[in-house]
Amino acid sequence: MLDIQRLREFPDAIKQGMLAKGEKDTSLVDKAIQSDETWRHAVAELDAKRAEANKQAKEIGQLMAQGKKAEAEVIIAKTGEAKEALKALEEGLSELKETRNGYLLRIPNVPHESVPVGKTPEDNQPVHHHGEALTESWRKPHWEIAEEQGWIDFKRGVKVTGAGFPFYVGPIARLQRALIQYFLDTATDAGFTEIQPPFVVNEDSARGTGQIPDKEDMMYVIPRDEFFAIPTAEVPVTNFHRDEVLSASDLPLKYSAYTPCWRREAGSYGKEVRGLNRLHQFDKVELVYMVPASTSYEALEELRTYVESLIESLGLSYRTLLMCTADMGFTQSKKYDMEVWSPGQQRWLEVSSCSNFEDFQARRMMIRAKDEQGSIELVHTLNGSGLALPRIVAAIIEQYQQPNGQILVPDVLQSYMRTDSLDTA
RNA sequence: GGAGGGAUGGCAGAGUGGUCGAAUGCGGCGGUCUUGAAAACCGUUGAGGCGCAAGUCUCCGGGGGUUCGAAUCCCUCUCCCUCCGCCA
Repeated sequence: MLDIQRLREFPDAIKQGMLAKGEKDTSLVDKAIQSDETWRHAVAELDAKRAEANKQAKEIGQLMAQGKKAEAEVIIAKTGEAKEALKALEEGLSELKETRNGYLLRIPNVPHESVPVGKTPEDNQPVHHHGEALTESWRKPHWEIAEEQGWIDFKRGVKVTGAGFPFYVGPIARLQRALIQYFLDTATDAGFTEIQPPFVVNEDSARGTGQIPDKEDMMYVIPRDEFFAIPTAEVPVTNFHRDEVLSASDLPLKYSAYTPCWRREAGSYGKEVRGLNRLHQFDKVELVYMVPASTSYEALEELRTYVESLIESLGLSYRTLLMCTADMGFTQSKKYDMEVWSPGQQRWLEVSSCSNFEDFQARRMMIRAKDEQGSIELVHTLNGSGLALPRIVAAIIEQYQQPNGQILVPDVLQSYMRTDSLDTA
């Protein structure tokens, strides 16, 4: 949610940002400003009426205390109509506020000035390349290898749960565990505090990070207990500090968390979802920052650099893209995507997305920080994957496969895997 | 799942219909004293909305109700504690 003050002061800049993100209807801005104006007038009116009613009630109280009951009765007799007027005003007010917030919640975050304006994924800017995009024709896609070896069982996954819920068996199960451990250990060394969050959240939390009302179709719902299966650890971890006033001296807060992630991925099909490309359940280590507003873009670069060095440490070829306005989500003001090379598919696979949300999430969740002077300010939140497992596994299988069919284990994982080759794991 | 008890400011803890946004203690901040610190003493100390301001409104777990007036009474939900049941 954006600051209404900002809408009032710079409506055109907000509209421009919306258009750049590909939204067509900028009238939301005017509607929000108008409904806010109406709401504010109503607040003033109601407050004045309430002040009057409070004054009368106080008078009555004083008279009663002095035993002047008859005089009190005279005033009480006059309060009836004011009471009804108050009730009507109150009802009107809550309606007005809902309308106002309804508009406000549907206005996306505004892209940062450093974000390239664009319309399609081709407009994303490559900002970093590492390693060679292997093209040898003998390299097979990961699903062929994994199925041949019995390492990933998609069929039984379908039987037991459904498409997109594979079983990992033997070496790949172990590889995933090794990756999780490696990612968490590395994050700890880099100063992140590891937390294990709940894997389901309530409605308030889903609303806090913006899954509701914008993206509710992405989540699995547990209706009987009104829980949502988390689509990313971002949801519980960012909500960790919802409705809190933090101490500014504790910032920046840096958290790492491993969780499974559940996504319905309604509407996905074809080669996009082949193998490990897109699953309904996958594992991820997520990194979350809460920082003072003045330092969030430095923090974004720090996060980006960290994730890049993490991918590099696995010896994988990848690239970093600065996402253009159209390819950013609703809540981000700036976003980098990291994509590893899949030689078996000859395409790039997104494995991390590092974003600055500025105060967009923090305002909705009321996460603030108080400095030594006592002034309170919304924090800026950022997050990034460090990293998402399935596509990393796919890239390892495909990039580390040898002409003889053997799959080597990246150096940094060998101690966790207790071997240097998947075949012998 | 069943029975009972509870939820008040950063923390502890009073307050059971009327000058209560809320005693008191601790903590925090400022000061006096001190070479400095501690102790002692004095003062100060919640959040949010509207408003240029004066000011005003809202908030005592959440929501709803009774009343001229609610922290206080009623309903409901959530959470916590004790006991029983179940259980990795």
